[in-house]
Amino acid sequence: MKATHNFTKESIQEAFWQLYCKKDIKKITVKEITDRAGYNRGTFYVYYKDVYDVLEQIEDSLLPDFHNEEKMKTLVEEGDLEAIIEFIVNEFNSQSKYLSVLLSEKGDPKFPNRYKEQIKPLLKSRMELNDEVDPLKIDFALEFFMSALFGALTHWYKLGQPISTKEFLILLHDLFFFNFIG
Amino acid sequence: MKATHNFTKESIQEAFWQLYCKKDIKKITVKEITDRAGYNRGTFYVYYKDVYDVLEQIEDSLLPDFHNEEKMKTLVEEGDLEAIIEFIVNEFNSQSKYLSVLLSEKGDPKFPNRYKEQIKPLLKSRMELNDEVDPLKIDFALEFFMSALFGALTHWYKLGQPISTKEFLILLHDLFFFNFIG
DNA sequence: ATGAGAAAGACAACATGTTGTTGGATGGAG
DNA sequence: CTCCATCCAACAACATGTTGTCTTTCTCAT
Repeated sequence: MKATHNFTKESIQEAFWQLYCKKDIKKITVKEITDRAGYNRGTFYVYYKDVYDVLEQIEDSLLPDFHNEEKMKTLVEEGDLEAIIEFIVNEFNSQSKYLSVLLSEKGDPKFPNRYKEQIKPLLKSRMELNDEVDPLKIDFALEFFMSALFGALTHWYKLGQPISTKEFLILLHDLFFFNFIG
Repeated sequence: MKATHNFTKESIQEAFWQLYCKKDIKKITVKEITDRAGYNRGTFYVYYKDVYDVLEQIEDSLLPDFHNEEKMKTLVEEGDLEAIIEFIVNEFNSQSKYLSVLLSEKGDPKFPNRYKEQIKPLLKSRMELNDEVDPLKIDFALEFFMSALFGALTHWYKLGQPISTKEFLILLHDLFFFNFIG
């Protein structure tokens, strides 16, 4: 047919996503995807390496691109932890079409880790400024708190966001600055 | 040949594990496994559903079985958070053959989550005793701190345990009870 | 004890499905 | 007209999951 490069690729991506919402990625075949998208199976390989590559490229597009995101840059430099967390939560909310699935039970547990790794170096450079602390401990602290943040964030999505963003941010504040367990 | 039930199954599991240590599970075939184990490909299906089933069964055997573990039960009832954490860390250390791979970069990101989910209900029942707190908040707090714990634990393994268990436990204590970031 | 029948272990062979790659057809932009 | 990107049909190679069969081991009634 006619169809520009991007249109075909996007059709394939959309067909993949429909399937991914319904079934385990391990059981999704190239044929299934292209049948649904209305293209020949061979066409798939023009745009993607394999089935997993589609998911990876979707995830890539969801990861924050800090080189272009001025907001995040200045946030990190000025350095208000609360504000940084709020920014991340808002980033998530703006992409909930994909994230509500990716973060669900049957989603991709690698994704939150990838996101985390993207953010860690930024926060790290900030923490290393007011130094005196063992760099190894900084790494552990970063991992500790980022895991906590993304754990809560993922949990929030898993439950279908039973509280508002504002309430969730307050909850996060309580968790970061006051120890419930004791 | 002869060979008892368990011997064959264990051979297949061992062959799988050798491959899993070296390559992505997506690229491991049944034939590869049984060639290495010295059995017919069909024999694989007597014991396992597919390649992923082998990993799942290995992971199952690594998860704590609290019905049989008296220690953990009493720990949770008596309820010293430090002691509980120490117990979990020791459980991990006693299975490092598998965990050092499962928790590595190329391991299975689902595994820490499964472990977490196994432990959460125990801690939850304990937290619900001294009540007054919103049950939803308890869930989030649990998820928050368990994610933090497993994040740090995983990080420790990823770095090849650059500090001793004792040092690591002290570090965890600092992280749980004193906020580094501020 | 022992021999018949049941169960378990392993395998070869098969039909079917999936993959990744070629080489060629089509059609629109320049 | 002729590139060039896009798309497809066909193929070889490989993977999957199932079946039927053969041999060995178990068991239990006599």
